[in-house]
Amino acid sequence: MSNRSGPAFAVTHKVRDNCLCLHLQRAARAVGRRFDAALRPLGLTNGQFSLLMSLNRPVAPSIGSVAALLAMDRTTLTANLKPLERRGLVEVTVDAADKRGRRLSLTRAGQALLARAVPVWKRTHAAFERVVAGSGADRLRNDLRALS
Amino acid sequence: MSNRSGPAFAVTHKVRDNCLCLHLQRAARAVGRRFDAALRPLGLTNGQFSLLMSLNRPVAPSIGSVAALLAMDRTTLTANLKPLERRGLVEVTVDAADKRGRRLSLTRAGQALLARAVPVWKRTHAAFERVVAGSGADRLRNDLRALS
DNA sequence: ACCGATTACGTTGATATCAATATATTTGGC
DNA sequence: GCCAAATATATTGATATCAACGTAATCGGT
Repeated sequence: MSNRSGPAFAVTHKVRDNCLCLHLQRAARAVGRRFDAALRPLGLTNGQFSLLMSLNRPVAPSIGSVAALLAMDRTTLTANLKPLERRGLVEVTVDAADKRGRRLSLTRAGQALLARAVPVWKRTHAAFERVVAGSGADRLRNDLRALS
Repeated sequence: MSNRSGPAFAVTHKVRDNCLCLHLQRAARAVGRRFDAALRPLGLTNGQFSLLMSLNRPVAPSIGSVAALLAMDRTTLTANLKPLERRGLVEVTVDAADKRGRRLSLTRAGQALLARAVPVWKRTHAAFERVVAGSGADRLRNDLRALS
């Protein structure tokens, strides 16, 4: 006799097939890996690309606002900035008007690298758009935004 | 004069609004955090819950097959097993028929903890199902599966 | 039975992620 | 102006993630 104390296998199948969290993590990993591979010649990961892109704006944003934009913990963003700072792609300066705050900006090198990454993004992204074209990429984006 | 060398701001907006990779990472982080918070009383993360759930089956699977199921790097799974092994929730044994392989199985403690986590999952998951109810959770799952 | 190719996995190093905690600064009530 | 509360960020510790590299076992052709 088996003497099991776990949930019934039927419950497990239900969870595995329906869990939105698992489906999200799986897709995020898989898509992230593909972008990582495409961006590797530039020495960027998908997360670094998104972060640099979110800093490409006329007014240098704060850490908290970028963290909220990326739906990421503030302390994660602080950590993610470190390698980009070391490579001279990003600059972190104290906000003159509020010395608690930091202002995040791209260096010229960061801007140049980001510009080189854009065509890579376009090619890679187009492939994924095609994958969900039948169901509607806009609806998918709306769902993902609603979950964030 | 600004002397910028980065992509035009219009390009950045286009990428930020449309990038499926970014949308996926954002949603995966946000939803993962919510599940982590719900499962915290049990000492589990969303990833550990999904991993334990994928091991709840009659025949102990190999590392490679579970990694493929979770769309996760094989070496990541090896790392993720470590804390669960230390806590006595999972057992890793050498496959007798092929000594390269490993067989992953839940201990009784792992089964019991997983059973306690199921109602937590049900409550938390129901909330997210409602978020995407209008657009259709099944279609979302299908899209996410297609991207994996 | 031998040996090269393949398969399954482990290890290392770098980055990513978040909770808990700590520090510095600003704000608001008095 | 003073001080408690709120705000913005940094640090630490644990886990998560993957590429690159390395090792052991199996398989297949001869």
